[in-house]
Amino acid sequence: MSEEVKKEERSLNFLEEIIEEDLKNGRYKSIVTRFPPEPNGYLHMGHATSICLNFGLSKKYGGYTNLRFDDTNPTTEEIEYVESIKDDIRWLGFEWKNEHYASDYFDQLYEYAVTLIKKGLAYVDDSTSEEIAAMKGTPTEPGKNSPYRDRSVEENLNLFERMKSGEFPDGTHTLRAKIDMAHTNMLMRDPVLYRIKHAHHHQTGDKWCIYPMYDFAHGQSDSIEQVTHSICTLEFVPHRELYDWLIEKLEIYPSHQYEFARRNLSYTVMSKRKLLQLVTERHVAGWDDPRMPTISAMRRRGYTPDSIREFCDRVGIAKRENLTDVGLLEFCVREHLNKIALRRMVVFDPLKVVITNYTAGEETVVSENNPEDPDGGSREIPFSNELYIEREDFMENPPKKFFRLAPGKMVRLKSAYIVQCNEVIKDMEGNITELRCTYIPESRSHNDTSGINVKGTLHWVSVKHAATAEVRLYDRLFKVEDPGSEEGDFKDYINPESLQVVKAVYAEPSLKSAKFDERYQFLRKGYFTLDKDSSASGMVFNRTVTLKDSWKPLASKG
RNA sequence: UGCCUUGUAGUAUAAUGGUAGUACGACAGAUUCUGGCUCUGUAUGUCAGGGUUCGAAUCCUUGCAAGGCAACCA
Repeated sequence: MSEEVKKEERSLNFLEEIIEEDLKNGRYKSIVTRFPPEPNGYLHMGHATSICLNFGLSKKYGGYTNLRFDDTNPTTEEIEYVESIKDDIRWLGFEWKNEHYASDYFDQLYEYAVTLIKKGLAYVDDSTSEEIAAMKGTPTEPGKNSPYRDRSVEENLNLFERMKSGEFPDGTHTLRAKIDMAHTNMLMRDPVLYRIKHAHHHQTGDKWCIYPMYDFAHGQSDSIEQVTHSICTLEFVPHRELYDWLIEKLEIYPSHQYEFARRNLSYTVMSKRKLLQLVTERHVAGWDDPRMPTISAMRRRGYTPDSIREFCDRVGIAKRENLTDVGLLEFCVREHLNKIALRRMVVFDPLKVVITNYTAGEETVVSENNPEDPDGGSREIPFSNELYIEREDFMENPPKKFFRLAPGKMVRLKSAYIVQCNEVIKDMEGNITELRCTYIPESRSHNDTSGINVKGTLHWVSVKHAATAEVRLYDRLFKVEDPGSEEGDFKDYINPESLQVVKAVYAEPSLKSAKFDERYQFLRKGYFTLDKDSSASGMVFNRTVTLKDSWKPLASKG
């Protein structure tokens, strides 16, 4: 209820304002958006923003969203990416209305080109790409007309037909729009519409040897699908003039393009080129290496789709350049995981504790699965006189506000007893090897009559019941906020400690039945999920994100 | 030395001529059988100058800064 109110009161972003205005004055009855990935790479956090935006808008305003693959360049695109892209969108929790390919429209697009030629608005140019570039001018100087610019309609029609039929080799001819070589917008200086590529296409096979350029495919595809709001990133702002020009000259359904600023995240890179470099140069293990900002990597790392959607929602959209603090993403991940993760105790760096006055041998204690979830149930944990605690939870000479174990001090062992440290055992080099403690029998959890209050509560596992597992601790991939803007190569700023592997941690036995779709909070350590590298011979857990740590005296965790 | 975008706390985003808000982060405190969660509080902002107006983050103007534009990529 209160959440409803909150949502209604939330102010609109500039696209929502435009849409509400369009709806209000009857320009559209409902809206159609599209998500138009090029199948030449994996989806990343930037795409997630666009997905949440496009699908979110159509959902909010009662329309629908198409998935359309922008597959106009067969030499760089592959079918493999089509499937991964669809998986990622579904995983994020969205469903498209229609699945389209720009290549579905190649016949129609060809007809549009013919229309333009007939109107005297397009011509076949025999210039090489170098010549075209040379004649283009510069942002401050006008370009020059191509010598082929004034061919007759008949000649253009004939040549374009022969381009299509495969008569010419790659690069010998292009179809160009006839606009204005002195235009202040470089994109309006007779942009190339079609080029010859004798290449096999993953959707159309060998049917075509000419392929439309982005500008002659995207807007037209939007129009064919009657997309009302075609939302893209800021770098396409100059393309809008051409987008509108083509729609106007072709006299087709007037889709409109709107641009927002792409989402940049701190401590990572987002460009396909850089991401590819990280993979091919083996700085990461692959596209789904949990340190990558790709959707598949975030999924593997244990991020939930809910948390990514929440992040996109909170961060909002606008038109200015931004570098969003990855801390906000981490906050959203923690916020969701806190609600759903099962609590488990796992000791990473064991220090043995012997409870000298515990004579029962062993017993079972009960602990809640999730204090945030009253219906989460509980589990049983074996307790015995030989335990492991975290080595960093003991200090021989503790500073003032150290709430953990120290000689003579007492702590609560989570869901079990209060213990007091009586003796510190060391080896010949002076390393602490074992702690001798006594427990307070009346302090048993849920039934504590001891009257003793302790400040610290530690996680622990019983030595002889412990299960072992490998744990992979991930941190930010880069040491600096914006690797792309630093001096030199962005790869110089890779965080050498972005992955730390702990080969054997000691886990409470209930984790032996850990499942892949389950999220865990290892008490006081962070959120974890089972990695796909797990096998019968051993479990591997990924740390999704740490717990927030506000302990200052010792901690220097960022 | 052209054209197009954009400038609001550290970050992101509101305020659409009428009290500069919110979230994350930071800091301080309360609570706690997780130094988590939760709760309370504090600090920090309109790029700059000029103009219009009773009143300007908002309108005008001049600067400044950042980003984009010269692929047969998308």
